[in-house]
Amino acid sequence: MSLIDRRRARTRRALVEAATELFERKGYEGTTVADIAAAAEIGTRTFFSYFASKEDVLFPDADARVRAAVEIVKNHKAGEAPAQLLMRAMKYLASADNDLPGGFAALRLRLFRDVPAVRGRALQLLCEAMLEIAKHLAAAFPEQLDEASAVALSGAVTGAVLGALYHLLEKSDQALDPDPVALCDAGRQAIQVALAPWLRP
Amino acid sequence: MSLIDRRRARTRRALVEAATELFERKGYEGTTVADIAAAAEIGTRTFFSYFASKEDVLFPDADARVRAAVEIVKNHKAGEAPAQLLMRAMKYLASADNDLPGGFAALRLRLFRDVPAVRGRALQLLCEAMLEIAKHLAAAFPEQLDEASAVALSGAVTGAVLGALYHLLEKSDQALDPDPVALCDAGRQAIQVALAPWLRP
DNA sequence: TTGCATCTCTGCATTGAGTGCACCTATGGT
DNA sequence: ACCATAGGTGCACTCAATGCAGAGATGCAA
Repeated sequence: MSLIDRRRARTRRALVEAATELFERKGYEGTTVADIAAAAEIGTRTFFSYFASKEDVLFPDADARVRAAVEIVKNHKAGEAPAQLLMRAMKYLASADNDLPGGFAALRLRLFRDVPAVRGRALQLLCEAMLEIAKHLAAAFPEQLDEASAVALSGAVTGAVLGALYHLLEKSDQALDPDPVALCDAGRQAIQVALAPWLRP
Repeated sequence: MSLIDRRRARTRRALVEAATELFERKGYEGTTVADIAAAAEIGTRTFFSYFASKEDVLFPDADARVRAAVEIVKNHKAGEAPAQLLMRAMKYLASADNDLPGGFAALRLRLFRDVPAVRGRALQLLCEAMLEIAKHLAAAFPEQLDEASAVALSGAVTGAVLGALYHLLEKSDQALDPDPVALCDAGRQAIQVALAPWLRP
């Protein structure tokens, strides 16, 4: 089990790295799944036993991230307001880029901006994450929040962050060569800006 | 021009109606673009000169709706608060189901819930609408809102509505036969629920 | 009416994502 | 050593989507 699992994890990482390199070099549309599989030295068919779609290779950490954010909600400090807790979870959700190849987050942002398919998948995952967090948020504050309010609140916070992110991406549209570091920092900063109004009460 | 335009509009409507009927009867995945085109009596290739993708046939009114919402923002009454104006625009955006075959909105909601591709496209369009509205909102309140705040605010309102919608869809998940009318009414009601907190200040 | 230009419709070929199936191989347990 | 199971792989297939080029209709001018 352990041996086989480690092998699978290694192949998975190889796929992500190969995809990163290829997307960087030949663009998203210019790279086929067959290319990625070949670069990672597996059969084309096997790619789809690691990732359900071509887009998903850009979100290899989605599950882990959501689980970590949920943990933050579950282990909330007593007396912390829902909105503040939500902000901490969202902040983690948007900034935890561990275990990923260098420049991966920046590449992903650029592809989010430029490739409709990537944007669609990202928004879908974001919504799922939002719902999952909302569910646990409602459980964490049974007195203050019913489920409907929790989802609406999570949606509002998520939407605000997303709006700020879009705004930053639009601005950097003019820079033909988007600086990876600046783009990532801006993403994190967007959270601060968007959530500021929520921290007052 | 007028003659040719009317012909195109008629074909377009025929496509939407054919797609509605086929999706209803054979499901989304069970219907091919060729089926839709054949039912509307045009060549398969021609379908893509009317809609850029299979999903887009489910959002034939997207442009008009966004334009109408933008008009609402542009013609805002003096003294109306940004959040209230935004609510009016969102309300219109989510409830204007004119010129569509009966049951179309309910079908769309069901497919949004069940088909990932439809969900992805819908979220994408929603984001675009949100950005467009935000741009004009910032223009309408140059004193109170800079562009970043406008986008964050629009994102928050949009997210809240979306969250409420998701919650309602989840609840109706248990009902195996979702009542179209109830589903649509619930969608409109969701807006009221989600936006209630924004109306107090 | 005739001719010319433009635009739409259409079929054909092609690419590439994604799936179902069947076979093979290797790993792990007995 | 043997067997059962699970992952890897090739093959064939479906379907969305695009590029291209030809056919046909339409509008305009002479």
